[in-house]
Amino acid sequence: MPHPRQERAVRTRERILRAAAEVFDEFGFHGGSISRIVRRAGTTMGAVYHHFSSKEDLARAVMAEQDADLYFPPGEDGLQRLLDMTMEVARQLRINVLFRAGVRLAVEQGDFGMRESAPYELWIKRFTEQLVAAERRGELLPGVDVEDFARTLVGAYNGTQLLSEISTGRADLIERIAAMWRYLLPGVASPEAISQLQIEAAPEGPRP
Amino acid sequence: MPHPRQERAVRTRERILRAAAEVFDEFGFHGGSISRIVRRAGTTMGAVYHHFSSKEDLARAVMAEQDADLYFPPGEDGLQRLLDMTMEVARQLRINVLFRAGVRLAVEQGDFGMRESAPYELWIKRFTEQLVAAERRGELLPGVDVEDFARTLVGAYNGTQLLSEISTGRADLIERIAAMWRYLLPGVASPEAISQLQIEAAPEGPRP
Amino acid sequence: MPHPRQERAVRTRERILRAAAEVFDEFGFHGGSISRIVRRAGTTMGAVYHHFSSKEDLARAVMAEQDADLYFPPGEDGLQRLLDMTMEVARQLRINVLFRAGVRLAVEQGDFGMRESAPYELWIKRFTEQLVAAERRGELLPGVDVEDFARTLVGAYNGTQLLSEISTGRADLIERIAAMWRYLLPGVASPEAISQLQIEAAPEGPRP
Amino acid sequence: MPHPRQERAVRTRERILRAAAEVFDEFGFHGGSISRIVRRAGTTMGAVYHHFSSKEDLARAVMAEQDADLYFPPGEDGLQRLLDMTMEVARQLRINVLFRAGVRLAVEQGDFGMRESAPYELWIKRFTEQLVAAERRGELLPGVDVEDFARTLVGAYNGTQLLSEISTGRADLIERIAAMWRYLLPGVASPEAISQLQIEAAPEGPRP
DNA sequence: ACCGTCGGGACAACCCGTTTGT
DNA sequence: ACAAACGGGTTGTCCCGACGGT
Repeated sequence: MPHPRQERAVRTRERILRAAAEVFDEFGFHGGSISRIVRRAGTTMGAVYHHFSSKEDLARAVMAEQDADLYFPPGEDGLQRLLDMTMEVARQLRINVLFRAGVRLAVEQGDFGMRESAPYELWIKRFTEQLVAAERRGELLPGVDVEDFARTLVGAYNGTQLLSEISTGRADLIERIAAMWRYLLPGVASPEAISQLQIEAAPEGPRP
Repeated sequence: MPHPRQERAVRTRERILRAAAEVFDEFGFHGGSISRIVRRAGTTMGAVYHHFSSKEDLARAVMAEQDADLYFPPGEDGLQRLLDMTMEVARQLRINVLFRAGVRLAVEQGDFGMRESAPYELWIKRFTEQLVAAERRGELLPGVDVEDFARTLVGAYNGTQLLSEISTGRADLIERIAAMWRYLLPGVASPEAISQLQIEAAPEGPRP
Repeated sequence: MPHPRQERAVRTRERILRAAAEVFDEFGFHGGSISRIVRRAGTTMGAVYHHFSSKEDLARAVMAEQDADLYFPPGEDGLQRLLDMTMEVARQLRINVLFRAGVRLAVEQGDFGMRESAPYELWIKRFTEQLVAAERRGELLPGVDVEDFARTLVGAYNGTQLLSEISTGRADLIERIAAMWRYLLPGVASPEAISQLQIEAAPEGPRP
Repeated sequence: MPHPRQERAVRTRERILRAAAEVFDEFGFHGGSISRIVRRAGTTMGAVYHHFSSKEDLARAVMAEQDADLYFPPGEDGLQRLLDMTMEVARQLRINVLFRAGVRLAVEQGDFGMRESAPYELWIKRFTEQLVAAERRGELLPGVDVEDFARTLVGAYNGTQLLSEISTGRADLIERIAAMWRYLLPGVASPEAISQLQIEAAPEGPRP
């Protein structure tokens, strides 16, 4: 699909993308229909199929956008930053539709084209980076396989978020993630490191 | 729904239920169609609508069946049994379509009628029971809120299973659940209890 | 597609078939839409797709019906009967929509599924039969390859009919076929045979 | 349509025309889409709609071009030249896409705007010219209505070509046209004339 | 003048979940 | 418990006009 050149096109494309995110977030890939997206975006099918070649392609675009939309406040790499990142993600899940839709589509990806775990691997990599730094700083228990734990963390995180969504509409998400960390930390972090960590929502830093 | 009396009716109902499970497991609620289920079951739409009043109802029946289909080998309540239960569930997830479909439908339940977290609460209750027993036996660390942990466990478990499904088609599921436990146990169990636990797939006991 | 059992179904199926014939005759395969057919048949899309699995399938059914719908008055095989047959076909082309549609679809068959010349081969075979009889009766010139001529005849006939359709809406069809025969006969038939042949529309015999 | 002035425009127009011919030849008027033409021509819809006001207009342009593209080697008017012309047309049908598309569109013209038989009348006129010359030279049987025969010839020719296309992809076209002539000639030409005619593909003369 | 991007709106074929008569 | 039909929905493509740069 052609990258939009004119600025009106850019706006249209984004209106569609946002509407698609809303619909996919609410109804899932199969549950949401393009006609509904069109209605919500206030455009026409012609516009949608000009910018995206198929429903699948549209879903993929939402997933891609989600990641670009993410911003983590700077800080020193290590366990604390890992915690802050997960908390920031939790916050985003509650306020950022695009992000939420991206996550849901990632879960449902088997329903449409790709069955690749790329989005998950990306998160595993991100978490691993912080864990490697933490290891260098002596925050981890000896013998912890950082990548193995990162993978466990991604799974547990996603499941926690899903359950929170179903049972409370994500109202208790922050709290549930914090609980998850409390049970998880003793298995990976040294007692001294734990005693210095702060498990709470990151303050809303300024965004660029 | 009329409780089937005739023997043939029972068989028909079960053929439909099994076909529905297969289809829902593979395509989800919205992705799978009744006509596809009918084709796979080798019956007709009439038969389906005789036994179930709607697609939603059929999905609900699959979810209900799943639970009835579950059997845990007897044993003394406590941490070890909790572990064994999770391992048994992992095994069932790999071999039991009905169970698998039930889990998927539980995740997608927002897509259709109910948004109730009943299935999850049931698991939370089951896990809590074992944790209460564990507490009585002194296997837990002091100050652990058993229900809170049970809820975390359900979330983490479900997420782990989902990730395993996406990345390896559940080939590494047992292994991932074991890893999850290794990181989780130090946060809840006393060191002595941990040293006596066995984290491995439960032996296939005889079924009643 | 299931062969209809109930008699209402038979009627519905035939209403659809007739409407399809009318539409295909008028607009061709690609030009005619199923919704138009549905409108004309006074049913719904559901009914159409119950009886026929696709637009292509529907077209095929029309082509098949066309042939079943054809009836040739009995008579002694030979040249005269061959002429009568072509005249009867010309008459049918003017009054029988199903037949007309079948012919048009045969011409356009490349547009959809099959590119097989089966319908044409059937006519070649029919004509060859009469020519073989004619040969036995000494009506043909020596050295005439009956199948070769039958093939030429099918082509010439079809082209004549097409031109008549375009230029006069088939008003002069009978006349044009007669003209064609006048130019063609000296190339295949013996002068004596020709002198006894009657080139004119066959009388409308009773139909069974 | 504006007659193109700039040299680049001429090339664009011709690329479109050729692509349109290819698509119409393969899929017919309704079966072929402008987007497919655009894709094949390597331009955009804007270009198409700059040069042609509608799909219909584009089809008309293809039909017009076809005729301009035709060239008959010079020779003395009469029966032999008529035969040579038909053979040349057969050759063109096999190698010239534009011509092929023109013929197909002429057959399908009812599908779009005009239902005029202009293209056919043109051929009837051309053939009539040669037949008039043949008559003057005493090549015809007495009492032959030249225009009537020309009309029959156009029909038979077109039908033969269609059948050849369907059954062999026009591989046997030359041969089938030759066969047609063998059956047709005794009905119009004097035996002496026939004995001097050569029914075969015209040699590829140099083109201007 | 030429042609590319963008969008509109209608409609295509097909399938859905469901109800009705048998 | 089936075969038949209903309506309304699906994604996707069609032809075309309008605007914008070159």
